[in-house]
Amino acid sequence: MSAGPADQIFALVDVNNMYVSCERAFNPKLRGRPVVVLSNNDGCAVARSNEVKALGVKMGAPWFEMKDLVRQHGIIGLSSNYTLYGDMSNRIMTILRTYSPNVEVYSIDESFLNLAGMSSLWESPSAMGQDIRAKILQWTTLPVCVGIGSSKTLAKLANHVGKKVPLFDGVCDFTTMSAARERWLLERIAVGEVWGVGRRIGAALEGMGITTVQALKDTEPRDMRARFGVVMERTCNELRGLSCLALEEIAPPRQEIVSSRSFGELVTSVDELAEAVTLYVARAGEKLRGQHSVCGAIHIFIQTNPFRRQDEQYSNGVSIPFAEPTADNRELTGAALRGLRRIYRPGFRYKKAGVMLMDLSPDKGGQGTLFESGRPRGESQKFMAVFDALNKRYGKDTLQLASAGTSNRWAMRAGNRTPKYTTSWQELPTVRAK
DNA sequence: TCTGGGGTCCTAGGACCC
DNA sequence: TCTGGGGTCCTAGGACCC
Repeated sequence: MSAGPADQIFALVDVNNMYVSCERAFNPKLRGRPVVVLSNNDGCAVARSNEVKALGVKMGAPWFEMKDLVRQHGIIGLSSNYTLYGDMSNRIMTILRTYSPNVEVYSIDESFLNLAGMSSLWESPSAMGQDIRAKILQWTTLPVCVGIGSSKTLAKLANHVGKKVPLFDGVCDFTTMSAARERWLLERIAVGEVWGVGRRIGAALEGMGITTVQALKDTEPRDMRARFGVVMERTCNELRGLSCLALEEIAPPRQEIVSSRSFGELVTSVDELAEAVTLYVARAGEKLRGQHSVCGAIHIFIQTNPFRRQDEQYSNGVSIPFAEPTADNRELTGAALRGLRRIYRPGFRYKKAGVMLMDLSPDKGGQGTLFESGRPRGESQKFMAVFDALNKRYGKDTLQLASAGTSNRWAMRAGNRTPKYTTSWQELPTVRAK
């Protein structure tokens, strides 16, 4: 068989109880003790040690509801320290890059590796997995599990098995496993464990009698598409070992940037809300400029505490477009505060506020996508002026003039990226200014 | 000038992920 | 008394354009 999707090998490396493990790395006294890491304002659990999971504490459980368990079992609650977790995450990603040049950092505690072509370096994929585990433990003290499969979905599933079944010692490889053994395992995993099957779809599948991963794998992907859509069809194909999701090594720039927080104490005045909103805009704006984008609109929202049934509830949001896309903090803040004044109502006790930067596009610094588009007639002069300026800046090799679709719209791009809404590009052989 | 079909672009809502 | 903060993709429908 020729090299193709069917011959892919992916590994998923994932840190066990990431935030708790990071805290334990710097405070060994926490080892073996029941530990939870808490969200902002110490509101609810965002990470749990195995000891806490064994007590039945769910992800997202409010800290105050654990009071009894805290007393009985001495659960230790820690405020989260995202700077620390980010730093530890970077160390792990650096180690992983010594195993494969093709790494996708999927989240703060998970990475996919493409192992295609690496097999000659190792006795087996599992041997490599065990080496990864040992090295990360030795260099960072963080425990990880490794799942290996011929699609990302199978690698995720293998990771789950490696974590749950002690026999595997933290590393599970579906690619070298006998079909019978794989089937035996998949028949014993609930369908909801599959990547892409959440609460709603999981319930719908169970209603159809599809309760295990194996049962989902045995369905006809086409039928699943008819019932649930193309995402589900892809998931089924991935379960069958047909890789549909490519490794994404380069993180694309964000399409929206959110900054929001719950308040520790309820807020009533517009001034306090304005102070919070100003801070959120500054944070979001930093991210925006960090990815060299500008935003075309900003959204502001505020809400009361829905858990306080005795309070009258109010929530509202408003989106404010900019005449010209911007990343300027003064403009962003000005618009946000104007929006806040429009939605603020006195007399409510507010719990949360946030801003969202939307309609993001690259600034002239160039993420390598659509810069400018228009029609050949009428707008060509403006168009050519922009083209000339960008051409001077980036050079002919990276900047192309193209026509999109059949509507004779013209667009420019730098690099290889295709604008969001353009389905077909035909590159024009020559560029003539009028 | 006429018309239909192909295409773009936007929005809201729903589902999922960590 | 106390309940997180981010993100993504897909779909359907409609306005508008040539």
